[in-house]
Amino acid sequence: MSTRPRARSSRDKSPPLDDKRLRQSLREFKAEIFQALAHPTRVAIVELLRGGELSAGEILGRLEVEQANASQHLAVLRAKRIAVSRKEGNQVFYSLRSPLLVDVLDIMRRYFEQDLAATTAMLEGLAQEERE
Amino acid sequence: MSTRPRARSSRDKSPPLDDKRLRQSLREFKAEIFQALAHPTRVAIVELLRGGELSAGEILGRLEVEQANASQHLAVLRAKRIAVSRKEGNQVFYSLRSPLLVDVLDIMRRYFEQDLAATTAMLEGLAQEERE
DNA sequence: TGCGTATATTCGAGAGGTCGAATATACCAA
DNA sequence: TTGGTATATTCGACCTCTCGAATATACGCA
Repeated sequence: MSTRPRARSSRDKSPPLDDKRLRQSLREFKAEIFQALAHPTRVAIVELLRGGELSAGEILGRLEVEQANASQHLAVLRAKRIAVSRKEGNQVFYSLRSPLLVDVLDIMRRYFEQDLAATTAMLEGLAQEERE
Repeated sequence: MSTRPRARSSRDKSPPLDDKRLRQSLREFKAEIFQALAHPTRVAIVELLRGGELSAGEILGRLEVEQANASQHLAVLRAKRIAVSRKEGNQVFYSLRSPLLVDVLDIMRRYFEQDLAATTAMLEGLAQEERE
């Protein structure tokens, strides 16, 4: 029934798939996903896509960035397989590959709201920058 | 009852706290948290802390990195207020400020497991690097 | 006081991310 | 074809991150 990795043949020098390595791969995977989300524009794109598929043009229309820049950010999300693209005629439609990341964003919003101190500090920081 | 922001005084030129700006602040906040988690060592630290408070030394003992490096990563988590520190005598104890981020990590694990294709591709990639 | 242990900070080099400008590619329509 | 629209890629400047080495700080104890 189980598909867990079998013992490796003994000619592999340093066992590549023991528990330790697997946990490390998982951490690297998580870090990569976090990194892919670590930009406000990419967060915005994922939020736009939670409502369903959108064309690159529609996404671009709702972001206040250059076309090339939006395309670069879309490329990052594609590379990490957070979003997938589908071509239709002249256009490219993007959608999220998994609803799980939307859950993550929702948790992040709760996290944001939960920490009133951080929130006010941040907003005051923003207001301050504004004044300078 | 409500504590939602009052209208700003009219001498603020560009209204800093309208809906649009608030949503943007939220996206920036999310991106900052993601960025803070966007390194395998910091993911590892957060995972270590899910079991409860640990001293910097204990954390260092379980990570295979230099002392200075671990301390730098702890500083990142502190700066973004993901972890908080408490001094006791000679030592500094770290703990997570909110259990929500642990939920995020759990979702990420499911996300990882869910995508078998990505997983095997990644592990094969790892195995390949190993052979080279 | 001075020493040892625990932890943090600073520094500089290298790697990697971000941006807009320019350019390339792909598709459709005339 | 030619031209237009939609999207992606490349380039180079700039900025940020990450690391280890060295150093600094803080505390407890003799």
